Amino acid sequence: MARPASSQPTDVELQILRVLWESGPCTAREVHNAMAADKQTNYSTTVKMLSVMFDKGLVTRDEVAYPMTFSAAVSQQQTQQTVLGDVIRKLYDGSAKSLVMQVLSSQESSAADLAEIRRLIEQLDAARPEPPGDRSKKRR
Amino acid sequence: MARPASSQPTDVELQILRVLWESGPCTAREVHNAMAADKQTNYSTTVKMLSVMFDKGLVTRDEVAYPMTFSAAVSQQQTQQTVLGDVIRKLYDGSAKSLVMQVLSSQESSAADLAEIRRLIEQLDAARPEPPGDRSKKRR
DNA sequence: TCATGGTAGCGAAGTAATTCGCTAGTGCAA
DNA sequence: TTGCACTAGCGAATTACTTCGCTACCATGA
Repeated sequence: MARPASSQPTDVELQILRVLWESGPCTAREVHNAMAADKQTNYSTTVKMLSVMFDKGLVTRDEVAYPMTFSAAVSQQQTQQTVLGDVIRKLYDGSAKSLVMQVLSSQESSAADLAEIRRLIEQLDAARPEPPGDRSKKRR
Repeated sequence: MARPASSQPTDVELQILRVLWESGPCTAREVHNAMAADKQTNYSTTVKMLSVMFDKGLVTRDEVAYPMTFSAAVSQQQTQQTVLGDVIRKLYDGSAKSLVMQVLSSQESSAADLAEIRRLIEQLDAARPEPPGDRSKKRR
């Protein structure tokens, strides 16, 4: 009768990870100060969260240094990937395409952004290596 | 010393919403059966969740019908939008472009998908009302 | 040395989310 | 009418998450 632990970092954890991703190894104090702008919690809370995240394997510690420094144990890209994959599965029925189309339609992007995305697509198209078992009958 | 309520539907809530989005108005029993495949929880749990969601305003009830039927009070698109907006803000520094580029690069999309996306971009490009020299396009 | 100020750790408190058991109510069939 | 099966509701139990107070520890300057 309970709740399973979230497979993804929580909001507060994400906030801390963002600091570490951006700034690299930080002391608890530095992390706390970096978040002070958006969040007004006690320093103890930051320390505790870092401890919890260490137990979860989300951050590593350099215990030799004094004060101790913390680093992200998960990469930003990896985290983005898993979180987004989750969203796609849970809200877009597993279709990355649906998600992309909706983002492009709703969040208006600048012409430069669209051009860049278009370039990427062309690049992917060009690099497409004709997968085996491809149902679509394509002449090469 | 607590946690603020999540602004987004939780996983379980999302699961229920998906059933309602797909099937339209449902009795608690129908919702429960629809989820039985992925989830093995007691019928009571489903009823309780529907009650909680009703209190939160996530679903509406037709109390005249017997058994009562439930409908989603939030649209799928709206929910996708807010959840994704959250992800973009929290993980992509507010840049929808970054997100799109990463999805396209990582989740491999089929050639057909890419083509469709490309068509959409061209369409958006064409409809664009000429913003001269507008480089900054930061979403909030 | 030792007083001071910051750092690390621990456990308690409090909210949210999820699960279920139990009770009461409802409608149908015998 | 009565019994049966199902529906609706409630509150308790349990876990996760977040916050903070208190204590002990460390390093440095006086």
